[in-house]
Amino acid sequence: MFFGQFEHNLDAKGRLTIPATFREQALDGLYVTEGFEANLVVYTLRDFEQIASNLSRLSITNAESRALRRKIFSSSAKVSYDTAGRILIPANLRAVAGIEDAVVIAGAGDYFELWSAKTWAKENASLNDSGMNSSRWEAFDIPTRGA
Amino acid sequence: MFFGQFEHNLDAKGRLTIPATFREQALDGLYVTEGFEANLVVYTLRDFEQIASNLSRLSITNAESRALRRKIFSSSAKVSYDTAGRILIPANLRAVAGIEDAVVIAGAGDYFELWSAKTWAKENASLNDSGMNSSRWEAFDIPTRGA
DNA sequence: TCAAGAAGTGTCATAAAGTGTCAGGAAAGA
DNA sequence: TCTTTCCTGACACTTTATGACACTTCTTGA
Repeated sequence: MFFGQFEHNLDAKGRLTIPATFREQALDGLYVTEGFEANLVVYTLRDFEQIASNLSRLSITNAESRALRRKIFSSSAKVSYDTAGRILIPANLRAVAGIEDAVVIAGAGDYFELWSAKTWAKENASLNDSGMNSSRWEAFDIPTRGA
Repeated sequence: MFFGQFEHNLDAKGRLTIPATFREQALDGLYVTEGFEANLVVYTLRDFEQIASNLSRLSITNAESRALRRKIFSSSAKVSYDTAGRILIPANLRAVAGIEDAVVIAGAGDYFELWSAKTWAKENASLNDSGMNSSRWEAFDIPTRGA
């Protein structure tokens, strides 16, 4: 499970050091994809390849499913670590998330997210808005123990 | 699997450099075919020959299946790389996809697609239309973990 | 049949992008 | 405090894409 929050810097070539604790949980590499917000979502090989194989089973004769394949596969990249534990984030993905220098790496359980530090600051501000917290999440009803 | 998105330029003779990571997955060449949208679809030899052999089993006494065979086979080309990793896209295929100079090469899992950069930009704009994203794909319900 | 033009292919130089290496300093743990 | 691990920035090196040019093959029409 990916926990915690880190702020790391891209180097001049767009490489990002992945926190050592995250690397240990995904030794063989990662998949980086576009998130639904202005961020990137990073999966382990195992999890993303499961998604990909489900997608590959969609019929290519259906226009909607073609569009979905196109969107997911074209906005994803398989990345591996260099000898210093960094990954190269493809330029097009950096662009969609507005990532230029400071990056927030935020654990999210099975996956983790990458945010430009600026965007993260805004998102975080709304998470902490008093008044929102109490009611916003009620609908999800998350149990603390398995059923 | 073909992942990610690249923008490359045709040279004056209509040749396109295939991204090195894609070439590695299809060392012996490619098949280029017309897509269902205004694009081209590129398969590995292995996959396309599978499709072709399935098509060949369709009855020739049925007019619809004759039409399908005709469409697929006549709008496909087997291409190989030159010494610089480029393929020559046949002029008729370039025409149907409106490909002239800048080309977007988009991974789609088992295959990848070629788009004129202009057409891609339009397609992409509709993919990213706010409001569409959340609901459009719900029906597909792709799980991240096996059941 | 031949010549001329078009189309296709190979080669090279250059610039951009990607990758490896290493040393220094910050941070964390003992 | 000392030791170890981790992140970062700089630099060197390799790979990749592209644009230009030369050469070959094919097509077409005289």
